[in-house]
Amino acid sequence: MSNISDMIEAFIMDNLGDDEHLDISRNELANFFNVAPSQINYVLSTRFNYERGFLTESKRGGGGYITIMRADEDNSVWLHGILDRLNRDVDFRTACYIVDELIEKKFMEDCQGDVIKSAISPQALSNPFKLENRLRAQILRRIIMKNKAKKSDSD
Amino acid sequence: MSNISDMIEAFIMDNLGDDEHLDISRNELANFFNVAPSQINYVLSTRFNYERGFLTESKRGGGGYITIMRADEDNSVWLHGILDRLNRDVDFRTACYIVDELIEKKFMEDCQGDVIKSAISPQALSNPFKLENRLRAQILRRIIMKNKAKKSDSD
DNA sequence: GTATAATAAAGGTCAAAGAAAGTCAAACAA
DNA sequence: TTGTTTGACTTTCTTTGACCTTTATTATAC
Repeated sequence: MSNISDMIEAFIMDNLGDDEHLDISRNELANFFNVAPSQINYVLSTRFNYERGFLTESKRGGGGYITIMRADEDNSVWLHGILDRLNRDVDFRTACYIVDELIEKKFMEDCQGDVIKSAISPQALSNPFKLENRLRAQILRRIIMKNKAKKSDSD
Repeated sequence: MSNISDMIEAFIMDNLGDDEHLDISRNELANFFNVAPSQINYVLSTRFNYERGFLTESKRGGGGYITIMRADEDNSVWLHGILDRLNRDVDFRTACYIVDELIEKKFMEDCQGDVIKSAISPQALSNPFKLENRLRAQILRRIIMKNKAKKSDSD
């Protein structure tokens, strides 16, 4: 426990308690621990990332904030496998299989699968920098993490 | 947390209630919240704009006023307006307003809106080429067109 | 009395300043 | 070498203020 990042992590965990999410002010927290504000980002990205079961959201400007959310506790092997695949690029066909699997396993509704397929279609993701497969993986991963967080919310 | 613009927004929403429109005096309101009058304009343009389903009208000079109205337009015109908006880049906040409006107007389900918001979040669309707003608009467009096609299919 | 000019009372616009959070790379420590 | 810490610079959203335009009322001229 000698480094400050660990202390900040502990502090956040403590304040989170059993809650699903926690709002913090980056500057206040940095001030409290007497560190550069960007260190808070460092802690968030190394400790409160999706691999560790967390998601974050934020707003800049006056009245800005950072929200830290729990994404998951029950890490089913199956879902873990899918998320793992989504760390790499994914083409449209493979992505559709994944979506179908998510529906079949009751992870999401039919109607949700439809909009997702639209969202990750080659047409939706066309861009001049050959980023299509990368973006598709990112989008799917985000959708899954969010959906997971919401599911455990209503449990 | 909590900035004044959000408080003013809440105040206006509160006073609007279920009504179709509300008349306010810019100066009075600014005075009440102890802010520059132009901040009222800021709140109106960021919170009570077309994407959020509002229209405003005003008159200057003695006895001037601002009217805030709920915009209930004919569906085709309305959807056309949204698609038009999606020909340009769209930031996340605006996109969320659009999705909320699509849900409110029964164009799609709640649960669909959730996955869409995940799909178009800054996190999902982060990329090294500053394409975020462009991609977001593309994705939303695609989803709407598809959904529309499906709806008119079953009519 | 009517026409016109001046004044006051609104609201509008825009840009600068301020207040957050984000990024990235260099320095540092284990 | 890997993980931490810091700081300079960037982006986004909010707040403020100076200046502009429109409308209503009041004063003045004829």
